[in-house]
Amino acid sequence: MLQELKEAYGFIFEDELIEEINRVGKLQVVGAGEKIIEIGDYVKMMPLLVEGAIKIMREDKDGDELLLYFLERGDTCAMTLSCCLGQTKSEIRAIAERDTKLIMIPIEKMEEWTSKYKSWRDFVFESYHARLSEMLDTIDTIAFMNMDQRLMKYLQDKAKINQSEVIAVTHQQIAYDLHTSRVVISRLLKKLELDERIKLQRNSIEVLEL
Amino acid sequence: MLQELKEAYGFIFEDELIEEINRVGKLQVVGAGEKIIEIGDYVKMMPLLVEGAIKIMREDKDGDELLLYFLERGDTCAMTLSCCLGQTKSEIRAIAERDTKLIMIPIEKMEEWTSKYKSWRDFVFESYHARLSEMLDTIDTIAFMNMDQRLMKYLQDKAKINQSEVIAVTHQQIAYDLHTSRVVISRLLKKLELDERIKLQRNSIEVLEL
DNA sequence: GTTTTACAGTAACAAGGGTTACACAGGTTT
DNA sequence: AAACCTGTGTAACCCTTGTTACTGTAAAAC
Repeated sequence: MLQELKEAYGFIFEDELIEEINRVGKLQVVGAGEKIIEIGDYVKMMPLLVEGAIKIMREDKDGDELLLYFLERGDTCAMTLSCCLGQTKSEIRAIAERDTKLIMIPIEKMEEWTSKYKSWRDFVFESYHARLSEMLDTIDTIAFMNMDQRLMKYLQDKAKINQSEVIAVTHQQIAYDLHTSRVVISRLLKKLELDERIKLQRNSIEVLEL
Repeated sequence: MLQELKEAYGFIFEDELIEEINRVGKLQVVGAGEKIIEIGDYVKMMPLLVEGAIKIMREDKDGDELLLYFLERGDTCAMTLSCCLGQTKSEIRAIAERDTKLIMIPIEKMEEWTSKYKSWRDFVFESYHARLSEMLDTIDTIAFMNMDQRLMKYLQDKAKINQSEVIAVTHQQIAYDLHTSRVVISRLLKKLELDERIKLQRNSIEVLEL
């Protein structure tokens, strides 16, 4: 675990903090597609992402869903962070986008490290900053872009996070992530294929434009 | 200034911190409608809102605008906070919704107080938490609600923040805030009036349902 | 091999909301 | 009073997106 920790966080945290994380953190391995946090959960551990990728989803009372953003190695979930500190329920759902390794930190350490390590404070603030930026980006996307642009952006983001220009996904899954219907997605995908920006296969899409 | 500070923040910060804020902070009075922060500004001071209300707007490259949320007494702008720490440009615009008093804190104090005062740390984290929640709320609104629902929510929020069920606003201004066109707003307002949920006058709207 | 099931393509139609154009009403300026 | 400006009401039209329905097809289950 120590090795992975150093790779993902070594250039941020001082050795002393890395060792402390190594001591108190619990490694958790999650398979692609598995749920990590559900809406309404009380969060008692703070996750540090050391490998893989996670997608963060929003859902309202009627069950309508929307993808908010992806997290990568070196990221943490600011929402969770927020929940830990505020002792409130999670407002989002986290799902492993691919096989993922997390280090879970008990929240008691949060307060301790925040006063003890400047690098930890900076990391927490930086995380909040990054997440606010992602949220702004999400808002821009749904407020200012049409569905065809959103779809293309989605495919590109997903290709990037999975480090492959071929992404394994059905039209229905895309529809859930973008909060629209399967028919709409199929229609727009076909148009993107005609424009030679993607190639369609059953259960997968090749993104030609990254 | 000390009196106002205590009223707005006395129950959060210890006396020592209040006094320090009083010493280093600069009081700034802003009239309704005046701009406080513009997109692209480098932010060198962090504002604490002691009186009034501020609206936070997002704008993309094409000049399309969208209201994100309002801030009230006791709030601070987490975006600004974020900018201060990251030394990046502002991604939002802040405009006084009504006459407003701010106390501006030089950013050097941020780092100092963060390690020195637990109440300050908690305040900063709590601010981030509150702003993330507002952003989620904004996303819910634009992703899951129709324009008529968004409009009614807007009118209610605006009535609340201005502490009056009669709000002074033109249809065009509403259209800018909700990122739609004046005609659409006029159409929907008329429908809301027929449903007896609001009353329309020239340059103002009375909200009957709060 | 046949039957199911999940996925994808497509047409036809409905609804929401954006656009253009024009009329009119209240104030303000001259 | 006449001219002007700003804000509002409304019709007609169009585009994007959502909905329903039906077809075909690949893969999996039987």
